[in-house]
Amino acid sequence: MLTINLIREKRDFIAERLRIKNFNAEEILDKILEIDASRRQIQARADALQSDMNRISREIGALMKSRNFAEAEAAKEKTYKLKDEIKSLTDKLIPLDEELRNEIIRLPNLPHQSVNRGRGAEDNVMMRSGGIMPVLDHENLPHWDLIKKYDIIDFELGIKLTGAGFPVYKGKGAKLERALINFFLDEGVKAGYKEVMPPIVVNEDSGFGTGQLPDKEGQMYNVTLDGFYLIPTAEVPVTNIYRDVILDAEELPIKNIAYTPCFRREAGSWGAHVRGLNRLHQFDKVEIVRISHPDHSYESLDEMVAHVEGLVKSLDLPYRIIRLCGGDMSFTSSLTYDFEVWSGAQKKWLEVSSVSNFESFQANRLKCRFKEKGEKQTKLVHTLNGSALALPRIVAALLENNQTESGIKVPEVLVPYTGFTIID
RNA sequence: GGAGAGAUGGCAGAGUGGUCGAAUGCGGCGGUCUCGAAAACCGUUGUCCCGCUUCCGCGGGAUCGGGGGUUCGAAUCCCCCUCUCUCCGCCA
Repeated sequence: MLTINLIREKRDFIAERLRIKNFNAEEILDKILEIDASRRQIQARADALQSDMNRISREIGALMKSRNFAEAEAAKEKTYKLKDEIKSLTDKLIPLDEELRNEIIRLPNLPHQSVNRGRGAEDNVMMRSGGIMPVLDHENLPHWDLIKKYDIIDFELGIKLTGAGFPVYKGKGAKLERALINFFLDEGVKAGYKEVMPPIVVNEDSGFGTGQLPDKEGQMYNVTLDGFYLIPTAEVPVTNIYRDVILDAEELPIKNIAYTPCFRREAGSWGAHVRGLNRLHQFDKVEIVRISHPDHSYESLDEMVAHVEGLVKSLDLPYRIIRLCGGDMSFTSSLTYDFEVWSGAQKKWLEVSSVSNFESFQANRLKCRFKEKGEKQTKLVHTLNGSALALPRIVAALLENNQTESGIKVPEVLVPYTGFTIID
C-alpha cells in the first residue's frame, strides 16, 4: 500500500501515475485526504486533552502521597468531564482509522516510469528474445499426449485422488520434476541466494503482507478450521519472513530462494484453452525473493531477470522477455517482466516466470524497514520476487520441443540430475 | 487432546496501582585513555502517530503478546483471544 505521506504530498502525481494502470484514483484520493485531515484534527485535540489528563493524574498522585485527600478529591472532579471528552474523540477516531486504511489499500502500486499505458497483453512490450525455435515434423504431439504416451504424468489419477488440476507425476516424470527443482535451486544458490524452506500454509497476516488478502481471497485455498491459506507462491511465506522487521542497511540486499508447491484455485479461469500442464491447481515452483535498498532495487531487478534468462537459456528453450504494460500488471507491482517459452507443439508462448519490483508497496504492508548506519530514521525497503522457475510449463515446453521418434531428449544440464538422457 | 506455568526494550532479566518508556547486566553507538587494540571509565542507545522546526532538534500522545474492562491514574487488578514452555497422552 502507498504511504499516507506520499498521498498527502503528491496527490496529483499519484492520480496521474495510476492512469497508466487504467485506474481512476481521483475519488479515492480525495476521500483519503478528507478522512486524513479530520483524523489528524481529532487526534491533535484528543492528544492535548490526554496531556491535561495525564498532568492532573500525576498531581493527584502527589496529593495522595502528601495526604491532601480533600484536594485530591477536588482534582478528581475535574477529570470526569475531561475523560468524557477524550472518550468521545477517540470513539470517532477508531472508525476513521479503519475507513482510512480501507481506502488506502484500494490504491494499486504506482507503475515505474518505464511502464507504458495499455489495456492488456496486446500492449505489452517485447524486450528481447533468445534460443532457437524447434523444428518439429508434422507428427509431433502436444504434451498432454506425450505424458500419456510415456506414462509420466497422470491427470486421471489426480482426479481420483483430489480433482482436476492435481496431476500425479510418475516414473521419469517424477524424476524430471525433482531434477528441475534441484537444478533451479542449485543455480540460485550458485548465484548467491540463500535457500529457505518455508511453510506452505500461512496465516492471514502473511496473506495481507504480500497483498493477496483481502482482495484475492478467492484465489487461495483456505483452511477455514484454522484460518490458514495454502500459499499461491513462495513469495508469500518468504517475503513475510521480513514482516515487522527493521534491518540494517548493510544487510541489504537479502537474497532468498525457495522451492515450494503452489496452490491456486484459479476460480473462474478454467476452460478449454488451458489443457494439460498449462494451468494447474497445484504445481511446483522455485522462487527468488529479494529485499533491497530502495536506491538499488532496479539493479536487483535486472540481476534477477538475467538470472532467469540464464536458466531458460541453459535448458535450450526459445524464450522472450516481455515488459508488462500498465493494464496487464498486477495490483502490487511497479514493474514486471514476464518470461515466456515457446511450446513447439501447441505453437504458443507459455508464461514461465514473472519478475517484479514492488518497491515499497509490500514493504509498507509488511512494515519491513531498514536503517542507514548512524541514522535514526527508518525507511521502507523494496521487495522483489521472481519465478526461477515455475515448473509445469517448462516441462510442457521441454516435452514438446525435445520430442523425437525415439523419445524425449533431456537437456544436457539436467542429465546429472535425472540420471537418464531420454524419456522413452 | 488433558493439566499447569508464562509472554516486559536487540538479548537476558527486575518491576503487583502514582514522574515506569520501564532498574540492572549484556550487546550496539560515541568519547576518554592508547602508537594502535583490549581492558577500564564516562555518555548514549526501541518503535509508531501528531504538531513546531523543516539541518541538528524540540514539544505532545501512544506503546510492557493482542483486544476489552475497572480506576483520577494500569506493565502491575479483572475478562476474552493468541502464542510459548513443562508434564501426561498421541505421533512422522
